[in-house]
Amino acid sequence: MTRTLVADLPSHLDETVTVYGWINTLRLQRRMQFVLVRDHTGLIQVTHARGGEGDEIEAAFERVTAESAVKITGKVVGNPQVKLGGLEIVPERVEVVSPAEPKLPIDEHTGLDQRLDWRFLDIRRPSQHLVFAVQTTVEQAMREVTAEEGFTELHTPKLMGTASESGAEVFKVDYFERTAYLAQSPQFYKQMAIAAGIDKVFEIGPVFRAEPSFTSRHATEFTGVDAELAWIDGVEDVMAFEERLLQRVLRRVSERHGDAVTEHFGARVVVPETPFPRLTMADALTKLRATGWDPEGAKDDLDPEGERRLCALVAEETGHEFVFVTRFPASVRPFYHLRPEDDPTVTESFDLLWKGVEITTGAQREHRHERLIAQAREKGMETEPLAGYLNCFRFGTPPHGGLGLGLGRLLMLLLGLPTIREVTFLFRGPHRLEP
RNA sequence: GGUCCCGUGGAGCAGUUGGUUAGCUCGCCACCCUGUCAAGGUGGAGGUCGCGGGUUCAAGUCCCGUCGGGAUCGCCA
Repeated sequence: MTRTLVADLPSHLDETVTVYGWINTLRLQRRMQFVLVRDHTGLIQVTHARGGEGDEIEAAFERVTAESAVKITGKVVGNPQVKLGGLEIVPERVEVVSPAEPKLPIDEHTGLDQRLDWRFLDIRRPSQHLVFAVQTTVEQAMREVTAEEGFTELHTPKLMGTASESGAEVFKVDYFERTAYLAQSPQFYKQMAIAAGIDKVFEIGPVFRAEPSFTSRHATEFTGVDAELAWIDGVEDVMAFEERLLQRVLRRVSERHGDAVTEHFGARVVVPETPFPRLTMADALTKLRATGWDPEGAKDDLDPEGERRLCALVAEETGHEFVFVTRFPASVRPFYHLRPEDDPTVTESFDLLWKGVEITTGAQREHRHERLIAQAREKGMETEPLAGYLNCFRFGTPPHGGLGLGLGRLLMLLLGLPTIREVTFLFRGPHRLEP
């Protein structure tokens, strides 16, 4: 028995096919039974004239419930009366593969918290399914670009022997007779790949943050997109790579899903021009303060309101939704960010903001062993736990830089959704570990 | 972790200032129904008002605690 997708039915007019899917809607009338069946590619009406006693199809449709899994064999018939594509299937055989219980726990009005409890049902809905189709295209486009540009895709360890770089909270795991930690980023390992002579490295993988952050843009487990490039001339090379990456991603999403994204989410997929605008942190702060923004105390960093305002300003002035903020002060950046000779109080670093949200952090890295140690000590860090990382820099490490981008944030902003939970298959937060 | 908001049939919401049998829409069940297509019509079932305690003659409503959800800040991809 060969399966035919609903989207392919127009090519099978007057043929007998078998569709596999779920019962979407039942309209059982005295003489006719109308049944809508949905697969992941669309919806089709199945129309059966009742045959009375002994009619097994009639009986099957009387018993079946919404969301039951079915296989239906029948003839594809053109019928202008049918508002759904002018096609219907006249059934010859109906098999209820797996019935659904009559009372569904969610419907189209259900709130997000309960939808997440029943996420496998929630994602059957076309709009939810679209999220992961878009995500697939995003990752495919990233792999196009990285493949073209000579990257090697690695999968770095997620079990670590020490807590990693930034001191952000880590999850501890029992590891035989010792304690391991779930990786907060692949930062150290991708730099080890650079030291290994892998010229450009790239990973899409999970990271874990034991942060009690109850916001719409945080999760305790999320997917990071990380890249590291060797032999760069400066941090500009990293930003330029990210521009190429994101331009391609948005182009591919626009081509394959632009209309559907607008239909389901009301969002427009805009392919950006490059280069994206750049502002140093100092310039960004000056611009923001001119608008009246001034969070409590003198800050060297942007708060979320500052990020939103800066994006709005830049969009107004340049038409760009993206903006790089560069040269963050050393005080707010990790010890391994390179400090320029001309001004060692700042770093050769950047954040990329999109639609008011930080989606990427990146930098050129300090590649000289002595300076790394000095910068770590200056920040009050013990170097002994970092030995495995620092050893990479003792044997001719080239200049390099990289970035970390949050896939969930990208998707959330791309689709215009209010929370990262909407774009995560199975969300993990401080209070959610199920399903 | 801070601040604020919310929790009422399966879902989404009403339920001024405490007071009759807690209401509506959708869903569910039953019956009806000339091709329905957000189908329609008639009838029915279903709610410890998150949980615990308090005030009061009387609490869904007021007070305290607690659990859960959301917004936002802290934090950050």
